[in-house]
Amino acid sequence: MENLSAAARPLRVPLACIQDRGIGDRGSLLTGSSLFAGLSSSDCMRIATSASVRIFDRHDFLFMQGQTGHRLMLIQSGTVKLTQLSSGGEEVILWMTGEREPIGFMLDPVEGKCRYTCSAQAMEKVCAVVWEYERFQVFLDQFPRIRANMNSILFARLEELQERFREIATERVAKRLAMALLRLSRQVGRPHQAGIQVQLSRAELAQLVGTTLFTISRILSKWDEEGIVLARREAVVVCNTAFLENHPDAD
Amino acid sequence: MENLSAAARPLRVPLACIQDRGIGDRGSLLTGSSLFAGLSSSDCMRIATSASVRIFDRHDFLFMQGQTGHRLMLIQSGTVKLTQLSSGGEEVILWMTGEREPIGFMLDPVEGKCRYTCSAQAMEKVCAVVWEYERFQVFLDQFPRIRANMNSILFARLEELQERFREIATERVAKRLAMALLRLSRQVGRPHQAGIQVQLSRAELAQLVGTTLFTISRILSKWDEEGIVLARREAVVVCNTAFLENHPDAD
DNA sequence: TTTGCAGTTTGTTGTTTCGCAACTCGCTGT
DNA sequence: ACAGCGAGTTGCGAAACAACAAACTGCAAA
Repeated sequence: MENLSAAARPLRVPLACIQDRGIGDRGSLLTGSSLFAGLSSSDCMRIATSASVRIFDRHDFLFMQGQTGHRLMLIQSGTVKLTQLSSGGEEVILWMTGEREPIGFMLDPVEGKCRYTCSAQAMEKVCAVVWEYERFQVFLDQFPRIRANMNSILFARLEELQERFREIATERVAKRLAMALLRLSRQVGRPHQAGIQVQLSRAELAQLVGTTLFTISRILSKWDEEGIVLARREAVVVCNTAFLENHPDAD
Repeated sequence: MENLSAAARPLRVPLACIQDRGIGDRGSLLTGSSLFAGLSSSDCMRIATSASVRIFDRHDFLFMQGQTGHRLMLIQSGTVKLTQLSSGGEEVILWMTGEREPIGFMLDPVEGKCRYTCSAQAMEKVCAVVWEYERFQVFLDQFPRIRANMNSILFARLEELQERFREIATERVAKRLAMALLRLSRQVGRPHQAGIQVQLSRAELAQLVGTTLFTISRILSKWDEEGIVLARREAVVVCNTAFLENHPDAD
């Protein structure tokens, strides 16, 4: 809440900030993202120049649920959590997104303004490339490949969410947590001497899996004893991936 | 299961079957779908002629989870349920789709074959327009608007599933059922003298909401007594939409 | 009509998981 | 060093819900 103003009026970083990394670097940034797969690096560079770069501190919102506005963002560094708030005030985490992933897709604003249906919050210092939707739309028409890529990304996310929906509808918390940790270590994991580290608190894991932090704590404590994970403060290190993959339905 | 052969080798309806309805009718069929919004009726007609029409009986599969193959289908009449099976054999209903809705989206098969991640089963006699993906891809390149429409559809579905994910993660069964009935009456409801009828059994509602048929039965019995719905055999008639919309978080 | 079957209702029992409270641990600022 | 704070742990009781059993209902085929 105290960061709301930061979301409404994010830090505008002087262009020098990017040009320090060199123009070539800026283009290659886009090339690495699946959103711009198949585009030439010169095209990427052109697209990059019509964007601005913004820095967000930990806990800052990149955008907020209910906010109007059409910004498409590409995360350059850091991880961002996408959350949705219910009318009753309860929050779930829909996605954890990391480097080179685009966020802020919206329906083409056919009539009136569209509102974001979830919030995006920085988990650490985040650097993001930002396009106003109207400027980006030009490229969508100019490079059909971008639309095709958007399709692939949306479809992949839909498939993941379908799977998670089935899990939460049919599986118990332990198995859901196992699956979530595997996905997280792939998507936003960091190398660690004992395995792959995932930077999420118990409460956040609970919001992701659809349970309470107490239940998460119990399960992680057990897995920690068994050497399957390291249950650290505001983080989990996944050690025994094989165990999590083969987690039995009953336990 | 007994219908598997029907899914693998669906009834090929002689072209006469469609041409009975007249060519113009066939084109207008596509025009009504959001997938082809913005295309001229002559373009629609051209696209339609490269499709075939197939009829499926109740319980037949339009496609099955795990199956390879790339067919995009547009439902002409009838309703189809999209289900996903877990490794443990439990099934959830991901979507209920009705007239003019496209199903069978797949990622562009970049390498090797893609497999369907869910099954599509006819709830009643279904007539569907079917494109082999390769033939459809030509139109995707030719009419960028179709890709844009696919984007909108995928995004809308993603948003709905995000909402349902939040519900199942935070709300109790009664509220989830209330929301599900409202969505169903919009998407696949039929007019009924006392309200809007939804053709789903208790077991199917349970698979959609993520609970058991017993819990569904109890809630519907209560709502039936209170006059909010009519709990009929393999169907529910939604009478008091306002009540369902304002369903309290606690109950 | 009878019979059979699938869908539904309802009661009872058991379990998972929630909700809360009390406590510990480790960090930070004064 | 000390207090204070936020994150995590653990125990206990309760609620929601699942699981099973048994009976009931309506429909359709024989």
